[in-house]
Order: sequence, then structure tokens, then C-alpha cells
Amino acid sequence: MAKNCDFIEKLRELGLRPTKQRVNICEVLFNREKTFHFTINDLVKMISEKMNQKISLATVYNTVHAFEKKGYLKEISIDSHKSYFDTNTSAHHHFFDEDTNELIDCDENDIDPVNIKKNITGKKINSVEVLIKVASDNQNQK
Amino acid sequence: MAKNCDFIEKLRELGLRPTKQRVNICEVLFNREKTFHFTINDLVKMISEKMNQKISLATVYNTVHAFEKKGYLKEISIDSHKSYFDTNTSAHHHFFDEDTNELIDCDENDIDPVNIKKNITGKKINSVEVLIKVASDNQNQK
DNA sequence: AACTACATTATAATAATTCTAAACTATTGA
DNA sequence: TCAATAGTTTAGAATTATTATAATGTAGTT
Repeated sequence: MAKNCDFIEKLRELGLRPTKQRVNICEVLFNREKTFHFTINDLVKMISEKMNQKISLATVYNTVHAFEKKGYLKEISIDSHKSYFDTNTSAHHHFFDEDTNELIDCDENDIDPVNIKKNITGKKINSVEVLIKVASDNQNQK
Repeated sequence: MAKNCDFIEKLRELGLRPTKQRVNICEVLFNREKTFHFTINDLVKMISEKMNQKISLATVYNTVHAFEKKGYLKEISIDSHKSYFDTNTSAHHHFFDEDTNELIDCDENDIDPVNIKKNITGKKINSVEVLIKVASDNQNQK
């Protein structure tokens, strides 16, 4: 299990000052076995309720965006209303369960690599994301 | 070129009353050679400026969502800030040019079919969307 | 310890979307 | 044809999500 000093070191490497708030966020996001998905709201709740730490909403936005820009987090946008962040920044794809609003990682056994045969001239590919929307078999919802 | 009475008929089939506003929106969206991508704002501008028709923003939201629900339109979400609608509702994928904020359809020559080997138990797949973000070769932007 | 630059905070501002309730209109059927 | 009614549009208010602001606080440096 990572210690706070590990996070402090890592933040420093990225040129981010290891403030209390940033270390708290690191603890919540990265001090766990498995990667996971969260919204800004989830994160605020985790810090204020689980950690009992006061943090400003603006700081959460700032920090999450800073982490995203530095490659600590990846944003997964489902539709204009639902957007998640993923602590797993490696190239991978997602199922989205429309019944439960749950975002689920695909692993290699779930999907073959996407084969792009032709790209836009003069452009380089920055990312390839596959989003598979699923829902209960016996229902007929959007 | 489709006539208004075609749209009136089509709206009726879907159980939507063919009001002036809905027919106007149909004209803008579907009375053209090629399918295209737009935002709610684009659409409001097209109707008010190009068609010189007054329409309430709420109506545009209502109508676009009604059309989406009925399968006339598909939403393509890029990130939490950028969301487009696509008049091409057939299964296809997209490039997104991060330099120009332009959404571009993939055709069959651009990408091999996505092969999903394993699904979530008890769920059926509603959609599979691939989004390929591209940017200028010589720049290094997000 | 003091300085400086960067961060955090509460709050205000902005933007996007939805809600509301009144006015309007397409459809039905008398 | 006309009235009834059910669905639609509208302006504006309300809500939600996100960003900006400016004052205060804090980490890192000397």
C-alpha cells in the first residue's frame, strides 16, 4: 500500500506542489488495489464523507483537471450528462450499463484490437476509445 | 429533394404532431444530400438565421431529444463539454479532429468491424461506438 | 523568518439544460 | 364547421455543472 510520501514524490515529479488537498485526492484515487471510475461529485463525497476532510469544489475540479492533463486520469464521456474519470490510464475500452449507469472496463478477452486502416491526412491518432452500451435483455430502454 | 409533406408523414408515423417548428427542424436536418453533425446551438442558429424562423430554445431541445428517442438522431459525446448530434443514425464510427473541433464520419475503408468477444452476462449490446481523436502531427496538444 | 509563487477557498459568474405555467394549435368527432 | 381536448410552444425562471475572481493561505526558497 502506497504511502503519502510516495504521492508527494509523484506530484513533485509532475511539477505539482504536494498540497494537503492534492495528497488527499491521491490517497482516495490511487491508494487502492484496483483502478476505478468516478465523477467529480463522487470524489467530493469520498473526501468529505469518508476522509472527513474539508475541500472546496473548485479545488476538486482544478486538481482533477490537473491530473488529467498530466496523464494521471482519463475522462470517459458517455453522453452530454454523464462523464466519468478513470484512474486506469492505459489504453482500454468500456462497457456502459445503461440500467445501472455503471462503467465497466473491457479487458483483452472482451474485445479484439481495433484496426484502423485509414486516418485523416496529416493527423496523428491521439486516442481510440470504444464504448459499448449495454442494457438488460428483457427491457427496451434507450 | 424531400417535400414538407414527406416530413409531415414521417412525423406522424412516429406519433409526433407535425407542428411548424418540427417541420422546420426536419427541413434543416434532413433535407440535404449528406448527413451531418451539429450542436443544439448550431441548429438554433440555422433556423433563426438561415430560415428566418423564430423558435424557442426549449423547443429545439425538446424536438432534438424527441427525434433522438425515436431514432432520427444519434448523440456523439466527445467530452463533458462537447456533444454533437448526427443525422446519420446507421452504425458507424467517428474521427474527432481536436485542432478544429470537427467530427468526421468513418467509412468502411477507414476501420475494420469491431469484434466483441465477450459481453456482460444478461445484457444485450445496444450500441458500439468508436471515437478516434486525432490532431495535427507537429503539435502536442491534448 | 521572510519572501515569492502558487494553491485554496467561498462566492460570484457563466453556461447548458430543464422546468413551469400560460398561451397556442393540431386533431378528433359531434 | 366548430368546439373540445390533448399535445406543443413559448418566455422566463430554476437548476445544474463548471469556471472565474480575488482574498487568504501555504509550500518552497533564501
